[in-house]
Amino acid sequence: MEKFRHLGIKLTPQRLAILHYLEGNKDHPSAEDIYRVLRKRFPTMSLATVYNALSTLKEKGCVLELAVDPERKRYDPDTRHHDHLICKSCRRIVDAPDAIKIDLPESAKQGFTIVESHVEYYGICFKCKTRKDKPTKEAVHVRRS
Amino acid sequence: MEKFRHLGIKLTPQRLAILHYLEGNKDHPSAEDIYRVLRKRFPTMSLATVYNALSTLKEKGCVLELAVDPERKRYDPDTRHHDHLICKSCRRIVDAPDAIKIDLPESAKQGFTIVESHVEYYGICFKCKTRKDKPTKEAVHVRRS
DNA sequence: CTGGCTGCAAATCTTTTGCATCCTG
DNA sequence: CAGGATGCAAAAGATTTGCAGCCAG
Repeated sequence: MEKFRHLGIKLTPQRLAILHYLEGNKDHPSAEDIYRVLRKRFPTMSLATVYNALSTLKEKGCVLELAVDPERKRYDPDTRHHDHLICKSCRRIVDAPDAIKIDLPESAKQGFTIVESHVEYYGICFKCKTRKDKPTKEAVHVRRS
Repeated sequence: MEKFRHLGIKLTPQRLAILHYLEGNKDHPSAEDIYRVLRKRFPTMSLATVYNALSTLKEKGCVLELAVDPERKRYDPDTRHHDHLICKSCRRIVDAPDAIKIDLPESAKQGFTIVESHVEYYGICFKCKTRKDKPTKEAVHVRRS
């Protein structure tokens, strides 16, 4: 709690809950993911508050908004520079260490001043490899009624 | 036209228009972008058709769906492996050549079998640098009425 | 105390889907 | 001629916004 005192924003119970949930979280959750979990403990919390809080926390530099999942925004509490491994089958996203400092030859920069870079490694995760009958993302949505 | 014959899909005027619009296009347009342009020439074309066609073309490997803009899907007709430069100010996305073959040390792969990788270089483009009063993305939406 | 939050509902935006009709192969 | 594609409208998701009341600083 102390460590957030300097942010210059009000530390409401909802925001603290979100910060605590994200702290050390390696799942790159979406707003909905966070909401689903926190609602159990804060039954009155609204999804809009989660979105608003994440937006503020992003502005304050407390979380990163990842453009890694085309379907929804994902949030990452680890604001240090690092890369990501993305499973093409189950869409799981795990952290990867910062690879070699890659830089583009000047001729390829086309006038850009590059500030940072991010590498996405696409592949198949261990779990999906061992399941021969590729359950994948689709399986998640299959609901036997 | 001949070169699409092998796709195993019906080549309707709408699909051909999309394919031709994308051919050599370096703007990484969204479905809406494509729709806005093509509607002029095909006033009856519907946005749903653009989405459906893009989805089919993606499955056939004719276009890539980029997860580079958190707000919307972007499409890239260049299916060869390449990276992207993204302007943090105006959100422009331009192609970057495939940098060094980056691979992760085995220990960092966490059981993943990596199939491909994609580098996003974030920075400020030439246009945004020269405009000192950073017009940026916002400026696009400013409409003098 | 007071302005910045919250919760709720409604609005907005992006993308998908159902269905009748159409037209490519 | 038949099945896949289109157009339209409506649905489904994701995210934002307006507003009245609340509470952290």
